[in-house]
Amino acid sequence: MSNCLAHRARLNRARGPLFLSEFRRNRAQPLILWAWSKVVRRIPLAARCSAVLHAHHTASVSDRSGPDGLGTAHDRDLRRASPHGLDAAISTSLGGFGRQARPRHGPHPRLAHRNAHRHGRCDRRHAAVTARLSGSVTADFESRWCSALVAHRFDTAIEVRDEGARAIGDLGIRNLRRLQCHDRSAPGWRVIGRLLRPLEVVNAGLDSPVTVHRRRAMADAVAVLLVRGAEIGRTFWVWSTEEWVDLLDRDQVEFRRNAPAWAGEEVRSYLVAHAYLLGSFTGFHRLGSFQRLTLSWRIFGRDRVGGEIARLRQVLAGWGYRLGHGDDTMLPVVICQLFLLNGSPNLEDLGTDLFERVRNDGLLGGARLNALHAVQRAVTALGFCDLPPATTGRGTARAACGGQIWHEWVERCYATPTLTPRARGDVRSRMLKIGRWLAAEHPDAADPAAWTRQTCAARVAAMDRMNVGDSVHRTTGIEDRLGKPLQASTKDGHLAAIRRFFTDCQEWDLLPRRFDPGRALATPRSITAARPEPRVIADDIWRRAVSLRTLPEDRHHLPRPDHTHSRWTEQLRRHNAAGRQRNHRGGLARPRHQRPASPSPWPPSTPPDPRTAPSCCSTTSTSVTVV
DNA sequence: CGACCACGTTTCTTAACCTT
DNA sequence: AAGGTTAAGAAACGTGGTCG
Repeated sequence: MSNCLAHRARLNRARGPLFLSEFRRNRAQPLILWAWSKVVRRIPLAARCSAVLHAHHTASVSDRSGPDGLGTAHDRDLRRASPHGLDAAISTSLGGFGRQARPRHGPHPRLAHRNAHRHGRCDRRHAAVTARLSGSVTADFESRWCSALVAHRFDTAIEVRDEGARAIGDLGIRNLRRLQCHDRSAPGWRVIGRLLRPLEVVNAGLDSPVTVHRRRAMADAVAVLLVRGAEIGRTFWVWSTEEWVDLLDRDQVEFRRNAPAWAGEEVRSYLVAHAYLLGSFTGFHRLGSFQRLTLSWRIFGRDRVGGEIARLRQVLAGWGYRLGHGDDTMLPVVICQLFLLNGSPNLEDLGTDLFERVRNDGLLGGARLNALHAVQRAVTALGFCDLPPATTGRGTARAACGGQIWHEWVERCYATPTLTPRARGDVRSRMLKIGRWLAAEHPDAADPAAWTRQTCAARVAAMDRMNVGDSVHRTTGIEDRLGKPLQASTKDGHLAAIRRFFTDCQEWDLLPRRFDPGRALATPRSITAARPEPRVIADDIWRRAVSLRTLPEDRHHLPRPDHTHSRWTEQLRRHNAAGRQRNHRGGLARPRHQRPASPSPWPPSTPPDPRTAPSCCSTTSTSVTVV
């Protein structure tokens, strides 16, 4: 470090950045970003590693020849698209075409699309490209998964040349399948060697213990890909998603119907692995039912996948999720889909954007979306992404308040458990509605601490003019009543909530006692005059209600229940008897003076005469005032 | 080598129940 | 009422054995 500082002092003694340029054009000036990129590239060179940047290392600027003699980067085909799109023709195998490289992307390089190199130095269709990347894999990545393809050079030319197609035809199916009696010395093998090698590397890299059946399935998968390449004239490096789906089909049955007769259904799963590793294919949701867990095992390794699933299960099991149990089968489906889409079997790489993409693009459906929710929660708990949205779009958001101050007071009151949760919720709901109304109509009263008796009077009077739908959080279920005056009971309920709120806050000394909430916020007579609101009650309902409230000594005044009500009234009778016993045991027997002084003849044994009944009575049913 | 079959596992769909 | 969780059963899939 001292040598570094001494060297800097020789260049420029002025204060500023530590590293300065030694180039003659801007000698002793701070290094610019472009120059820094060259410095970074010197590091692997100095370490005798491959000059090719690891695919994770996004180029900060476009490579070009320059005065430092570094020249153009080893091969532009290997670079991911830069953040600025300078290398837009280059892409990643797993991040999708045209997407910027992310740390979670696998380090496997490939051509971005068929038009890659359209600005190239020459026609590259026939050129052998790419380079080995093994030396670029740092120690950081050694414990992480990377494609087996990374350690090899491949000719990724787009076109299947005429001689290649001819060789595939000459070899014939029997040779291409490499059955026991195939001709290993046939000249066609040398011609299609560039196509065969990556397929062989993929097969060799799969974590799938070789058995007779598997070996045959893998060999047949290679044959299918070679034949298909010859048919369409382009190599698997550049097949589109549609072309892969066309090959893999929507499900096993359709594959069996469309694939060559000699290719068994077991071949399909190996073709998916090739599609993923060679063709950037991630349209798994278009392949119908297939075993994502098996595919993930083969590609990422059984131990690695199993370890990550177990890690996630541990979190979920701690929360009591069924998904956390070892016998659950939903979690592997979801997590393997995420690993495959992400190009990484590491939970650390699961970002919030991936979960959003899966939801938005419908990459998982049905109950798997619910498991996705749980997985995202668990990954969040592990510290790798953000929490999932509170709902997936169907739920009702928690009500909010118009003003921050009012909202804080309401939540503070709600958090103090002097009422049952249901009652506190009711008060909260009404107070939030009042808060929205105050914020819109009376912002001067948005702070409860500033309320006086005069404020109370003004607000109570104004509240009398509220209509249905005013300041509500949602209008579901009240569409047909919007704009109509609130019922008196509703207004009274709102005022009761405010009374309760100020009473509690004053009792807890949270607010100064400037007024008596019971008096200042009393429901005005203009509202109480509208109550009680008579309601028409059918005879049988009325009879049940009275039965519940009637003491044994009053029972002879009740009309004799008919047989249709016998069971019902008997249950009520038992209920009343049990309640009385409880009250007697607890010393809570109803005082005698609270009972009716004289047995009321109500209800009448005969329906009232409509002509003499009160005006509020229905002409068809008995009407009473419920208090 | 090809075909068939059996079996265990995985995936998908549906619905009930629970929570907000 | 909308949305999340769980369970169950059917269907699909993957694997391996066997036989001609």
